[in-house]
Amino acid sequence: MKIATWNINSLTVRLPQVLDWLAANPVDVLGLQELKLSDDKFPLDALQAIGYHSAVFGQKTYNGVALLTRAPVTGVVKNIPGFADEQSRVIAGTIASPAGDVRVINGYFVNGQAPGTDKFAYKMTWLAALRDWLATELARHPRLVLMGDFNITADDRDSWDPDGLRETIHHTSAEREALQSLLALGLHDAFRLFEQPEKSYSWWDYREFAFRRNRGLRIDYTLVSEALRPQVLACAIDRLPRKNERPSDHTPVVLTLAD
DNA sequence: ATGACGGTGTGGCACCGA
Repeated sequence: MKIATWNINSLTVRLPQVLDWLAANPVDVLGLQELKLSDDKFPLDALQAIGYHSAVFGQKTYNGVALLTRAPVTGVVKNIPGFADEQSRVIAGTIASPAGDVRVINGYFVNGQAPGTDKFAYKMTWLAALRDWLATELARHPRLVLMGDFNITADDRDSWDPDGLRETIHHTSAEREALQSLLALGLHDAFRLFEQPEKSYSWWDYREFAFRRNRGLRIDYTLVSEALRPQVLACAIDRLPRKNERPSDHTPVVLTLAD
């Protein structure tokens, strides 16, 4: 079973690239973030035509998330229950699998702009609410994947300039501690379960030839629960779509689970 | 370097992202 995450930074612009990528990478589940379109604009038909069901939580202009699945998804939840949020950032669902159903939570985590801002405070509140809900989700669904654009570097290896960017956004101790508190619930960063090339990133700024110079951040993750960990066969970042014309600034991360 | 690039919505720019 293959489960992937990709922040596509406007599905309107990137739909052809998503269709191409799925043709070359026929994953079972693809979590998308930053759709930047409302539900009524979502290309259900084009995705159905290539064999994917869609569970969509859209929003005009900003945010918006979706789960594309080969098999129908059940138990869909949008955003964090009990946490009032104007922004469409989370969609969760259960996917049937021969080895047992998998609960997938797909999130577009808050950016947070800069420490000390209202947006940063919202990021920290959002992360705390996610952690509390995640605890109940894990109790209900031991076989769980939390994935998406986390907008946090887990540690210095995940940044092209950890010293120059120390305590700036995506690099603060507060964000890293919040991510650790998610992991402390019994999740593992699937990417780090394996030897990986140094300077592996999932996002590069559009400016200053950042991709060409590999000045990036690893901020897109697939976290797996304890129960799923023995089934993890691989986790890889696919840099190829970043070379497309009009690319997203993020690339897909693909998690492979034993069937 | 309050920069750069790119998307959206609006409108000839502002806002946001990371």
